Amino acid sequence: MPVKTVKGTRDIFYPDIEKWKFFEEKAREILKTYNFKEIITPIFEYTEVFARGIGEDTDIVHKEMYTFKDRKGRSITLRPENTASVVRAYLEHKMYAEGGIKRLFYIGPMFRYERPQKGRYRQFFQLGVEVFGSKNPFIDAETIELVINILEKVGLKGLSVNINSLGCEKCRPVYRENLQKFLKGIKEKLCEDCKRRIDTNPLRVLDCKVPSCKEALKDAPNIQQSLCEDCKEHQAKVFHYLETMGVKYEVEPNLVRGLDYYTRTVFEVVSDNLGSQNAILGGGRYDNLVKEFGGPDTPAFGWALGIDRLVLLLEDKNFDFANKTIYIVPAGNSIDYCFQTAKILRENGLASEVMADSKSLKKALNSVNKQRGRFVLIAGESEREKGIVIFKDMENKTQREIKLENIAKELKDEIDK
RNA sequence: GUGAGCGUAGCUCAAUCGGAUAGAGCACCAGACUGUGGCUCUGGGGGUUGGGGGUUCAAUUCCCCUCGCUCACCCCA
Repeated sequence: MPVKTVKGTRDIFYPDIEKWKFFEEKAREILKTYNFKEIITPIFEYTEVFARGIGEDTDIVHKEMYTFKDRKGRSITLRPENTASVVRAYLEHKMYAEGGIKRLFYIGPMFRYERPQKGRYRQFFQLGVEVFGSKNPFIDAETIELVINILEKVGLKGLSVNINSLGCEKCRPVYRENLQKFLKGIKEKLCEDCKRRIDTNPLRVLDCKVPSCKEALKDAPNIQQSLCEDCKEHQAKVFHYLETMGVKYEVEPNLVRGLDYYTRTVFEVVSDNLGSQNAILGGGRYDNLVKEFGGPDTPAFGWALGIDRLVLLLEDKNFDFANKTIYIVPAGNSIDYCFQTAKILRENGLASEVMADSKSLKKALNSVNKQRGRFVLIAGESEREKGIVIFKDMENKTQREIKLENIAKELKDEIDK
């Protein structure tokens, strides 16, 4: 094999692409009903956008980015996520100047240099939303309800919503310090990674999966009990709205996200059927990021969903992609007549394929069978002379003649039946 | 970055203790069947056994290196 896909990347095509499109169309439809507008940002940005946006000390920035120099020596990075880009765009185009709440969504490929495994690729696709300009807890709840709605509409089950609060710039530093103090006390019981994290990112220790660490953390200070009054009230309202919206959730005090910009609400949706890469989507509130980018103080909320993982869950669903293509079969020297027929169908929005290479009627029908085709038009020499085609329904094993001028109307009726 | 398992035809898999021209099913092509499908029968094409090196009279089989895939750690969507 002389050339092949780069490690961690893959081609997505029929029939898998059908699930992909199904999800995308459904999601777009629903997003529209919540008044979200699409934004397409560049696949690559100056490295600084991600370094500042995601946080210099995160694993993503530290060791997972595709970074390279362009021909003028500028440092460029393939986007590892899209929130930083959208924030950059929000500021670059001064969207805040319009006032009100801005609701944006994006869909497209992201890139991270990681060892591939089930549900994890180096090029993967995300659908995400960002809401700018409101610190109202209703936004947290409604934006979570939006994605739960999407998941339900595409028929996913067996998912759970975990939620937590990371506090704000007032109460988080206090908690962080208390946690650090606690961690130093049990340092000897922690794994090597966690020992390092005590200084770099103590909250991440809470999320460690090493059993001995979990055990040692049993009596760790709980962030839920360290929240300030404002954060407590915010969270209580988020919970209240979620309940009135009918969204079920679990409070998970150890839920910490891997990106530095989150404040207050963080959440994720996990599946039991994805192996170890079980997070299908995650997100939360980031009230300080826009300001840190040098913009006006603008609260925001967002989430990102892994489409590759979602499609993996769609695998077992029974998709009924009926083949509605009309296969037009020549007989004798009648390819011109076939094309003439196809043209009429296509002008009327019907899909058709001229079986130009078939060497006999028998082979053509055989070939249609293999493609799971149902509708056939035989447009041979004798049909041309009579100005008709023979319509054949392979499933019902019936056939009849149709005048050429009536085919669009009659076939539409047949297909809609 | 770390660990484990696996790489044989387009796909799923065989090949005895290291032994002869690497097989089968499905798929594909052709014929039986020259304007009416799924079946059946007959025949056919298709392989650098992932790549490289080593041991051996002999390697798909054993050893080393390398590449790839898969899963897990890590991280995250």
